[in-house]
Amino acid sequence: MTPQTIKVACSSCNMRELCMPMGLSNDELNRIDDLVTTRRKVKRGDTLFHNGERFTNLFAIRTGFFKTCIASEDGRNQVTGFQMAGEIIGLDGIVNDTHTCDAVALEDAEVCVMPFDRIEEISREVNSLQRHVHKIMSREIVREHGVILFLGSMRAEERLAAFLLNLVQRLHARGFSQSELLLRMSREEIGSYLGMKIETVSRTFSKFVEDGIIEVKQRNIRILKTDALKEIVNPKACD
Amino acid sequence: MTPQTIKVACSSCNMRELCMPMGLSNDELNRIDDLVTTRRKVKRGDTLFHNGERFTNLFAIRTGFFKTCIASEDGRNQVTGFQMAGEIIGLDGIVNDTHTCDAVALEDAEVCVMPFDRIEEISREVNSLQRHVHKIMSREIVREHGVILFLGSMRAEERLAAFLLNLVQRLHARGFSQSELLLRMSREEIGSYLGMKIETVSRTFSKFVEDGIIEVKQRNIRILKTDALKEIVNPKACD
DNA sequence: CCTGACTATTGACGTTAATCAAATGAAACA
DNA sequence: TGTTTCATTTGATTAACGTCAATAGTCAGG
Repeated sequence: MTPQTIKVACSSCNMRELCMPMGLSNDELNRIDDLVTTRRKVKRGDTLFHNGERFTNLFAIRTGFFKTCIASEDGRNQVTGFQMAGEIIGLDGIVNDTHTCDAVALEDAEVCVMPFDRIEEISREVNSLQRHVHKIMSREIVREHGVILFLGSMRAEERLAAFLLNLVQRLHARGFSQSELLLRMSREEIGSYLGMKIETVSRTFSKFVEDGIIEVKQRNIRILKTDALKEIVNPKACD
Repeated sequence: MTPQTIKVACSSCNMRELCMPMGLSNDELNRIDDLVTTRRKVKRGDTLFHNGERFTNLFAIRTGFFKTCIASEDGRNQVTGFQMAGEIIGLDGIVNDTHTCDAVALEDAEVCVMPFDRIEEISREVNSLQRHVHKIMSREIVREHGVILFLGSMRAEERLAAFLLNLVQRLHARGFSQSELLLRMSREEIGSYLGMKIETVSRTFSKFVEDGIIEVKQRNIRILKTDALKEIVNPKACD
């Protein structure tokens, strides 16, 4: 067994609790190790998969940060999400065996390549994997409900506040600070995700700074008043 | 075997091609028939499930029309989708064993109740059901991408045009007219779904009527110029 | 047929965010 | 280091949509 094959084992991966089911027997763990065939490095700016490409794999992000975006025929572009370590991307491709969005690395990244037919095979045998796959897909559906909610019913300040809170919460779950974050995406990408123009993003950041809610140094953000952000997102509930 | 149990068999359901996998053997068909335990009638205005309720079942719509909507803590309400016969609802509940949205019947409806643990059990044995379940969830993810796209990047006219085209396309797939449709939802619900106020919905309808693109008689819509609607959604691609 | 409740339309006006334009700041490169 | 390029910020203006208010149409019940 070469170091490389050892390294690819999910059972010894330190991201395991983020992307794999818990409470497996040894036997099940061994089966799960067959899920990941290879790892793949993706350089910043490169795409992991793109719209129209044939779907064969899901990807678990080991390190790095991605955006997914869709383009309509007339050139409109919309960021549909930002994904970080431990999250699974590629789910959109299952329905038609074709990816329907682009996944672009916003920093150098490494992903675990999981052939989907193998996922299906193993999840027939390992119930907790089956359950896990279903939960991952359901979680993505619920996440998108949240995006639909803020795009459909929130104003610019509310959207940006919700965005910052969401990011910092996910980073905190990965052991990072609750108050400081480094944005891996441009203002333009934030704007696309939040359904607002870059100028509005910038102005809204500036307003938060004026109000003493955050500090901004380029893409470094320090959150000074988490409660104020929550209050902006959810005016009544925080009184 | 009573008439009732015969009636509940998927293998003899005329919605089968809409909500079940195709190309099954007899043996597999018999397994699939175990998916649906009961049917349930839902009166117009009643909820099939609501936010916070424990998740145990998915539902296949046999007849009728639903909306799903989420509410944020401060009372904001957002319609996340409209569902019609042959579509599956309840997928949002899988991730936390709790429904995260409300499903409300917009006309008297009947659904097939499918206990999710039974779906998981049978889909371990019937590969095409497993694949089918995955595709259904992936399709919902892709559908929501589309909602995110129009909420994030389209203007009022474009949203409403996209909405009408989508509805009529789905209805046509179910054997209804390509040009006439009866809206089952109020202007307010359309507005919530499209991220615009009821007045804007009404004005946009009126503008389409002025332009001779559609006819509106209350909730009856007749599409006179499908191409004009497509052109509104997708300006460049239709030149 | 009348009434009240609800839904939808229309108009006038205000607010928000987009657009247009310019300036500044940061990073890349000769 | 100076120069180019790209990203971001800021200001002025405009367009789109929301808000408020009034009106009209529809439907259920007496």
